[in-house]
Amino acid sequence: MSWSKNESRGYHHGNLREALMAAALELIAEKGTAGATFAEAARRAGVSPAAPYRHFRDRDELLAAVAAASYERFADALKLSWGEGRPNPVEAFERMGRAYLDFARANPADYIAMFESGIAAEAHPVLDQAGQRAFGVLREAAEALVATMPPQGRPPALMVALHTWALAHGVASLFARADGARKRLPMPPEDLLEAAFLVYLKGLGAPSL
Amino acid sequence: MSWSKNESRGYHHGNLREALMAAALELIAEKGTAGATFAEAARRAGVSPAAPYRHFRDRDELLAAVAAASYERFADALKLSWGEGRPNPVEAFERMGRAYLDFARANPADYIAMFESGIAAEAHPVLDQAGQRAFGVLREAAEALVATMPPQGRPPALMVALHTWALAHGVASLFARADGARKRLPMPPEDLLEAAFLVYLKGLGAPSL
DNA sequence: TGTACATCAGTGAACGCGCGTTCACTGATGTAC
DNA sequence: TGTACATCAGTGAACGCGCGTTCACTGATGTAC
Repeated sequence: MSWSKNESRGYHHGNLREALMAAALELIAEKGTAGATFAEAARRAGVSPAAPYRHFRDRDELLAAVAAASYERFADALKLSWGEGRPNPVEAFERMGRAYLDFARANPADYIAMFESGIAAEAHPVLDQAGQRAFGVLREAAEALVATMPPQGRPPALMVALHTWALAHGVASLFARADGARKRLPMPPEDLLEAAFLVYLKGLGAPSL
Repeated sequence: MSWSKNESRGYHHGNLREALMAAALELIAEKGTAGATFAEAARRAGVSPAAPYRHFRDRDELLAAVAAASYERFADALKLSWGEGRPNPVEAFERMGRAYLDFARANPADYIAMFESGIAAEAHPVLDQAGQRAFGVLREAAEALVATMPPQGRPPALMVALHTWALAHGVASLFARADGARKRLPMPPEDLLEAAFLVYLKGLGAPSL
């Protein structure tokens, strides 16, 4: 054991802020938002209970930082899946929908941190910005999508983005969550979302594939 | 004060189970799920901290009972708004969507109890049943709705019900929640949901109004 | 190159608090006769 | 109609626990000269 890196950290941790955020995320995954306590995060980072106060004013600030980081990763995942709208916006948009659910399932703690930690974005500018960046990806995609439609009767991109978000979040949070509160479903949630999205697109008058 | 009803309760409370559930719901509204503690609920019911154990095995069982009661009220509200599909299923279905959001906004504690308390329905049959009853209302409405469509290419009612639920839940939980985590929106959430629903219906090939 | 000093990240012990849970108990209620 | 008794809802005191927060402190790091 003595040759492991963690073992021989000196008086200074060197990376405590990140270590605390990682520990908090783990705790959310294991026990939910309420389980992410300051004391336990310190313990997991191998540090005294007073140490976190050097980096975060209080527990809320830690959770806000965690949620902001989750939004950054989420935005990255969405952006990657959008792939600049190739080969065409409709296909890319659907791919992004699946990526949304993949993210929620593969990273339940991130999803909970973003949407169920109960932290008000107004009080934490970093969180607010990160959230807006993630929504921005969705919104840009919606803009590219509506741009493929005939100019007359073209729906507002903002509306399309909000509708899509609500739909994806609804499916993710009802049917794709990792914890016990997930509702059972006679099909994969990805299929449910894709079908809904296809119906919605048809309703918008989008060109079908 | 001495003539008030609560004042002169004797040794037996007479209604403790209900009083504890009401207190827990209040606490959820004030402080979220984590704030609904056994001890505080007992205190608000004016009873010693050991008394709740006569009625609930533990905190989870209390929360499950609360959530089940919330589902019952929710199902009632949906059923009432559906109004047996009058004057026609499309209109009635939209009315139900608005009722869904109204409920989420007017009774945030109920909504949180149902969808964010993290209690597994599998472990609590009463909760499971109540949840299914609420979904049943939605499903029956979806059946009446698809029955108005031409038989060829009629969509499965279950799918329509699930899509609608996901959409309504997504809007409610992102934009219509009462706490600080609500996302800002440039329009009333009811309008957003109604627009989405109209687009979706059109995509299904439903007869427009 | 070396030394003195400022800065600051982390220590460890202590505190008050509220929670969940247990226990032997007691007072009220209902029922058998 | 009254009495004896069983049942059971609620008591109150106690326990161990983990949390958040504070405090004076100490060890490591960087920088000025």
